[in-house]
Parts: sequence; C-alpha cells; structure tokens
Amino acid sequence: MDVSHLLDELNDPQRAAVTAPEGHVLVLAGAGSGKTRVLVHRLAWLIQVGHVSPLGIMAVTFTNKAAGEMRERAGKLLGISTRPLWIGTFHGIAHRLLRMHWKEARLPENFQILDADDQQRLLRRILREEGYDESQWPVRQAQWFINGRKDEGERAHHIEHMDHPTTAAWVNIYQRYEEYCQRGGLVDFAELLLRAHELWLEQPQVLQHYQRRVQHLLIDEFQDTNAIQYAWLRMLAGNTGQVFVVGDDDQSIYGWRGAKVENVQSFVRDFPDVTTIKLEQNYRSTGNILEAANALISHNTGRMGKKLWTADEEGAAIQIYAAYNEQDEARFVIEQIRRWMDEGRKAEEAAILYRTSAQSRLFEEYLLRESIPYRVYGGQRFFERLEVKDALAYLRLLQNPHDDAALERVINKPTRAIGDKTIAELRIQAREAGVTLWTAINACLQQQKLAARAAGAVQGFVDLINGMNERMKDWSLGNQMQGVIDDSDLISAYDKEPRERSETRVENLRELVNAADSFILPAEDADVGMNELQSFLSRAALEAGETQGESWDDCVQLMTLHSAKGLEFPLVFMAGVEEGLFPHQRSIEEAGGRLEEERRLCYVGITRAREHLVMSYAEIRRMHGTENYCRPSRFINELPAERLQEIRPRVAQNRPWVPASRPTPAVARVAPVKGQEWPFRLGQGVEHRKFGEGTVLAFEGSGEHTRVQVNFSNAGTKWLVLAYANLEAS
DNA sequence: TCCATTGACGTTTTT
DNA sequence: CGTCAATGGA
Repeated sequence: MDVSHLLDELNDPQRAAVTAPEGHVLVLAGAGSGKTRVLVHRLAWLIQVGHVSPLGIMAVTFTNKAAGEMRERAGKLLGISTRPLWIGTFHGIAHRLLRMHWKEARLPENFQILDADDQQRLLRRILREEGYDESQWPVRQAQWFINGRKDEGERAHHIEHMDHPTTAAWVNIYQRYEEYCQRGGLVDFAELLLRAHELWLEQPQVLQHYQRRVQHLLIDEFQDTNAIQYAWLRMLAGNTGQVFVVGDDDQSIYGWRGAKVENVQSFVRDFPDVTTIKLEQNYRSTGNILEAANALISHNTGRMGKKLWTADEEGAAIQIYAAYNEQDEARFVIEQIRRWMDEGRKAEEAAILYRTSAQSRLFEEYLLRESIPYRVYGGQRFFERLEVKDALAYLRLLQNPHDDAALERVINKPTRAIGDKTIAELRIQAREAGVTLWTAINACLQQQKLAARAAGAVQGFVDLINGMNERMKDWSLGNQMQGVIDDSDLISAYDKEPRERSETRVENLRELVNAADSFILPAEDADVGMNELQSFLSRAALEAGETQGESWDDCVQLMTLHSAKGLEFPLVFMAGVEEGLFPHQRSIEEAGGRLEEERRLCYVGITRAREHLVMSYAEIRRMHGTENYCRPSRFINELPAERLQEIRPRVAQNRPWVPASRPTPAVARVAPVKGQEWPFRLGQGVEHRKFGEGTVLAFEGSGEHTRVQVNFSNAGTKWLVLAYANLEAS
C-alpha cells in the first residue's frame, strides 16, 4: 500500500514520531510544531501500515473540539468511516464506560451528570443543612476541596488528618455530598473519572477486557492530565497497551485545576523504554517571536528542554507600549487594529489577549465606540443558561424523579406557593429518613405531615411531574421538551424580568426545543443502551455547547490567555503585562511553582502570534476603584532587548503604523518612566488658551524640544511643544 | 412574594 | 469601580 500521503510534508522528527516502532512514545511538541498532525498521522499509520484494527485504538483529548477535529482529520486521511475509532475526551470516554458498566460501577442505570453549577447548588444545600456558616465555609471552597480530592483519586474515607478540625469539616461535607449523589444517581465531572478508575480497580474482568481490546492509546495535551487520569491510563495500558502521548511541558497552564506537569516526566519513568521525540520546528511564528518565547521560557527550571526555531524570516520586532493608564492602553490597541484594518487586513486576524476576563470590558467599550466588530470568548454557554437549565431540569425529573438537584431547581419555578419553609421541612424529612426528596415528598403527603396549604401545593407539583411522565412517556424528544415547558408554565417564571431579558429567555427555550427536535440519538450512545433523552441530557452536560449562539463573521477576537491556548492569530495584543496583574499577584505570593506557570502562560500568549506581537502595560491602572502605580511585568524584562521595539506615543499618534517587513532596529530596553524635570505630572489637569481643559498623557524629548501629549476634553488628544504651548496647571 | 437597596468581593475554566 | 448575591421593607 502506498503510504506516502502519511509521510509527505512531514519533517524528520514528525516522521519519526508517526512511524515509531513498537513501544511507548513521548512526543514533546512545541507550540505550532504540528502536534495534531502528528497525532492524526500516527493514528492513520497504525491502521494502514501497522494493520491495527480501528477497534484497538483509543484516542483521548481534553476538549470536545479537539476530539471532533481529530476525528474529522483522521476520516479525511483514512478515507474510511471513523465510527469504530474510539476518539473522545477523558470525560466522554469515562461516561461511556459507566453507561456500559453501570452495574459494576454501582450506579443506577439512569444516572445523571451534574455540571459545576448543579454541584454548587447541591453543596450549598448540604452546607446549610449541616449548619455551616457560609461565610466561614464558602461553597466555592467546598467545591474546590471535593473536586481536588477526587482529582487525586481520594474518597472521603481515604482522607487522613482528620485530627485537623478544618479538614474534618470538609471531609464531613464531602461525605454528605457523596451520600446525596449516590442516592440520587448523580455524578459530577470529577466523579466520572474517579468511578471509571474504580471500575478498573474493582472489576478486574472488565479491566482485562479493555486491556485486551485497546492495543494503542493516543493522548493529546498530556501535560494537562491530572492524577486520576494518569492512573486510569496506566491501568488501561497494563503491560501490553502501547501509549503514544503528545504534550508540551512549557504549555502547562492548568496546574491550579489539578493538572500535573510532572506526569510528563513520570511517563518516562513509569513506562518501560519510552522513545522521546522533540518537535521544535515551528510553522507559525516569525523568528523574533520565537526568540522572545525561547528567552522567556528559559527562565523556568526543571524543563524537559526545547528550543523553537523557524525556517522563516525574523519578521517584525515585538512592540512594547507603555500606556499611561488602562484607558490609554485600550485606546492604543484599538487604534492599531483600526490601522491594521485600514491596510486591508481582517478584523478576525487580530486578537486581544489578557490575564483576567474583567479586562475585556474597556476594550469592548473602545471597539464599540469605533464600531469595530468583536467577539469575546468564554462566558456563558448555551446549555448553561439559567432558563435552559430550568427546562432541562424538568426533563431530568422525567428521566429520574430522584434527581434532587433537578427537583430543587424547579419545585417552585414558576412559583407555585411552595415556600422556603415547606422545602426546608421536606429536606429535614428526607435527611432523617436517608431518602431522596422525591421519596420524602411522597411519604409526607401520604402521612399528611404537611400543613394543608403546603400539602396542596406540593401535591400539585407531584401531580405535574407524574402527569408529564405518564402522558409524555412515548413522545419524541422534541415534543417532550416542548411539553415540559408548556405543562410547567416555566415561561411565566420570567414574566417579571425586564422585557428584553425575558424575551431572550423565551427565545433560548425555543432554540432548546429546536435542538431537542433535531437531535438524533448518536449510534455510539445507542450502542451503550442509552435512550434519546438520556443521551441528550448527557451531551448537554458534557458538551455545554458553543459559547456564543451566532458566530460573527469578521470580528476582533477577545479572550483570556488561558482560552487562547491552541489558537493562532497574525496580530496579537497582549494587554496588561504588569507586575501584579501578569504575573498575577496571587501567583507571586503563592509558592509551589505558580510563578513558573504564569511564565508558561506568557509563553503560550507569545506563541499565539504569527506576524506581529504587541505587548502593553499601563503605568497607572484603576482596579477595584483605586489607582495603582504599576511596574512593567518581569516577563518583559526577560525578553531579549534586541527583539523589542518600544513604541512611543508619538509614533502611535502621528505616523501610520506600518507592520515592519524587515527587522526593526532595537530600541533600548523598556524602563519605567521616572519623574523627570517636567513641569507637569502625568495625569495632571492643564488648561490651554485655545483647546481648553485637558489631561497630561505623556512627555517626549528634552530641553526646548520637549513635547507634551494632552487629552483635551473638547479638542481631543494633541501633541504640543511645551515651550510654545503655554499650558497652565488647572 | 417582589423589587430595590445594600454589601461583599475581585485569577485563570473545561469537562 | 462594577458585579452579583443576599437582605429587608412594602
């Protein structure tokens, strides 16, 4: 068979990885070095050259997007159906295993997935029930504790240090939470992985079956695996499975979420005879950008060691803009984007990256003002919307009325006169009897434990759910969806909201019915015995959907540095590169390699840029209502000075900014502007005879040539020669 | 039960 | 400063 299509266009290390003989392989793939291509070609190589059955391959990614992309590209390359290939996220694969082996995993057949929001609500309820003061025992921290333990593979009863009162309290909450979930058949994200691991541990025959079947494991973004994922993987590989992992220790930015970079090193230690291949040739960025990235990341310790290089040109210098304040920064960035567009480039080629999501606001304001279309990544996703989750909760109750999380969500939505007191009473009953709310409700009604009025209201809810269940049992999913929305009168719950708000909600519900209507039970879900409803609900939780309903055509891209991972743009702005913001203060203070992770985040940001990279920092930044004097980030000082070009406001103001096509001569290293012998302070109010009142933004030059930039409230921003301007302090 | 005001809080987020 | 959730009066 001719396999040249698998190897053509690959460089030597890529080819070595794709064609690696028997055994485990670690591919250290630098940013933009073609890692997805290697992964997909390896997969195709195994099938077409190694004659491995598609059933014997499992490919694991972290996001649904990555999984989808891999499946698509593999399909194109192989020219066969990718159905038998097991490609998915860790969570998706774990979920599938649990559906198939629900009995062995000690789960009810109709178990439901809790998303982060469901989990938080359930925990809040438990904290209240157990009498914890929520200011001292914050829900978020409980969530963090439990998920953290689960990520490490620990159950409540595994945890030591119970002599420590704080730990004991968290463990108690963890334990209660476990009980609720088990009773209601609820499984959170971390639980999916933990259960899948326990399935291996407790059911050797199941493990053996999969060990025999899965001959080849391909893992993407290996530096992002956590302890439980690694353990699961190791067990599945056993002594016979061959593991091919791709990752980049320099791009590990999710340590705070339990990811363990150390797994990259552990892999070489734990698996015998690992072949390590480095992909260092970069096909994305210019030489200057790569040199800056290399220099920055070399400040980290304990790296596996990689040096990116390119066959392409040096390109433009990296530009550093010292903004007077965050307003000036936003103004500058948007102005540069305008120039970019004026030169005929597209808005979508430009990205603004920042450390914290709150930073997007100002940029949005300026973009709006300039009528430049933009899109902010992140934020609420379709299946996470309040009204969508409300409607889904009714659907969940149809599937399983013992789903306490769903029941609590909608028992009084819309209001049906079931007040807090009644619900509290029901919770007590449920807790004392150790049963679900649904069971407790029915028991209370039967034994007439509730006051007459409350009983009537609760009975109404029970009848509603039972009625829906009976009538809609055999309906199509779309009709069920519409049915529960109609019968529950859910929409009336949004009546009192501002009109615009409630209209969007109704629109989203219509969209949800559409989604349910056009949902086709995927074959792989049918294969594991799921019905349409189960499959729909699981997918709603596991793939919460696009962040934004409609994707704009040609928009400037705004996102946090974290969400930029894996993407690339011709023009990248990295904003707010200041000590305290990036690296973030919390990371500076916290020990444990947090600072190195911030540096990796910066490395990720730099390597997103293809042609132009502009970093900016503000000298004064208003945060939480107070003005902060900032120093440029240490990361800027770690970049090679000869690759940098400092942008002075004058350049930004008067001369069209032409992206340099040849190396730009280096300018001195950026230093914070010190107070000099200028007659005004930066930010000081001044008055001009003709232009009126304004604010000093910047100075330039010295002696009689000293120029001053003033932002006049009526005349806009102007550069004036200080000697002639006759400015007066106001 | 509802709306308005007050108060606390402020890093990153996918599954 | 701006957001979101909790609280409290009508």
